[in-house]
This record gives sequence, structure tokens and C-alpha cells, in this order.
Amino acid sequence: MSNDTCHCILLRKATRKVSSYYDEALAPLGVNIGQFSLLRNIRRMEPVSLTDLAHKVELDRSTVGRNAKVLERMGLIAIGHGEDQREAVLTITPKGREILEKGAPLWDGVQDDIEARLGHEKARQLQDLLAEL
Amino acid sequence: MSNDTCHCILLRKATRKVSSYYDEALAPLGVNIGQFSLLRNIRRMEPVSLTDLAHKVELDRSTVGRNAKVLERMGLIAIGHGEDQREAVLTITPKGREILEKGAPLWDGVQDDIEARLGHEKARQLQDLLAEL
DNA sequence: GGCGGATCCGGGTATATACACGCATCAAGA
DNA sequence: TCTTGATGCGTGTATATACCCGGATCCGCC
Repeated sequence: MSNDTCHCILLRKATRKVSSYYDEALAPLGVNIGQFSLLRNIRRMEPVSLTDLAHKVELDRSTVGRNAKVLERMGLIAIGHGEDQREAVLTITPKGREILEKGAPLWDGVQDDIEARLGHEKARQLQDLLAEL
Repeated sequence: MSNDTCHCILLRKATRKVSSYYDEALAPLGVNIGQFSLLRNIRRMEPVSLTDLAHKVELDRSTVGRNAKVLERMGLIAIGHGEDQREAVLTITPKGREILEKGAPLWDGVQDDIEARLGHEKARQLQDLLAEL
């Protein structure tokens, strides 16, 4: 029974399920929720180094680097160099901006669905609880 | 701002963090929470086929298969064949049982810590909310 | 006994994610 | 200017996880 009460396992299960909601909604654009979210962060911090971005999204730098490379391959961002030759500087491409425009309402839709299903009160509770972990 | 309110991103973040709690606690045993949980499920269903196990833990069969292979390599489970030659039948080894014995109190510790931090009421709320997603 | 559909698994491929290592670059001090 | 330590990255490796495909096996029906 311990498996049915393990906070970690339940979180993982919920995360997989919720991820699929967003992924399905964004599928027409060819991006998943992780990529979409990363893109949003890049736009907000642009131009930004891998290290700074990783810090912001609280992911390992190497993880962000690999994810960014996928976005680059898709033509959604450009990876260049700053004055500091060590730095990989990320900037969004027009195509990347387009994805953000088109994706926004799709993202909103899923977000709204979830809040409608839970109710605003519980949705808020959930966010609070997740932050307290 | 949308990134700070995205249910999916917040869930992922929380999952990573909480996973690390369990992983650190179980580290002395050389297993992580995913492996520990899978082992628990195998013990409960033993002897069990990959397909049945995957169904139980709500993961893709191929995922469970690969995870099981790791457990086998660690000597915690044995992967054999049933009468149906197609079936991969999983059974726990003595070493696997030992890990479960030793891990139980460690798992309890993390679980208690989390509930202490949140309070029983909120911990319960969290589980309920995760189930509603 | 033999064929076709159903079932079970393994492996290929792709993203998510972390940690450790090694290389290049930078910056500060001798 | 040269040495050193700090910083920024990329890659290797490992687990988590999914989807798809192909091969093996099983089973029911002819």
C-alpha cells in the first residue's frame, strides 16, 4: 500500500499525466510543454547564456544545453557567442516567436481546463502545496 | 509570468525536488525511489509479468522492462520465463527482499518528514489534489 | 495440422534530467 | 607577460519515460 501513498510516486504519476495534457494541446505546433516553457523563458531573458537560463528554470546546465540544442535544430532559437567567447548566447528566431504566439492560447486552454476541473480554490491550493514541498 | 503558474512546470519542479529527497534517503542502499517502488510492487505481485506490472504502475511496458533489467543487474530481482514462453516473469531475490527491509524505515522517514513539514491536513489535501488531476 | 489474429517482449529512437570530467577562456595577481 | 584559479560549455554516462516496430509465441478456428 505504501506505493499508493508515496508522495514521490504520486507526484510522478500526476506529472506524467498533466504533461500529456499540455503536450497534446501543443502537438499541432510540433513542440512539447518543456520546449514551449523553455522558449518562453528565453524570450523573457533574451539574450541569455545557458548558465543564466539554467539558473532561472532550476535545471542542470547540461540539461538546458541539450534542450536548447533541440530548439535550435527546430529553428526556434539561435545559439551564438557573446563577447565572452565561453558563453553560448541564446536568442529567439522569428519562427520561435511565432510558436509562442500560436501556442499561448493553446497553453491557456489547458491551464483553464485544469482550473475548471479543480475549481479556482483548489487550483490555488495545489500551487501553494507544490511550492511548500 | 505564465511559466510561474504553469501547473505542468510546477509539478515537474516539485517532482524533481521530492524525488531527490527520497533518492538521498535511499542512497545508502544503492537504489533510488523509482527502483525501490518498483521493487515493492514486484514483491506484492510476485511472480508477475512485465505487462501486468506495467499496468499496475501505470508505466509503459518498455519502460518497466528497462527498469527491471537494471534491478536484475543489481541482483535484486530475477527475470525468468513462465509457461507462456513469451512472458518475462519477475521474482524478487533474497537480496531484493533485504533492500526492501532496510529501505522501509528510510522511506518512512522521508514520508514522515514531508508530512511533518506540510502538516497532516495539507499532506492529505495534496494527495487528493494530485489524484484529481 | 495449419493459418491468421492477438499477445508479449526486446530494441531503436527521442526527450527529460543529473552528475562528473575535461577543455577553453577569462581575469587577477606576481 | 605568465601562472592560477574561476567560469562556461560540451560530452559521456545513467536513469526515467514514451512510442513504434519487428520477431516470437499462443490460440482458436478451419
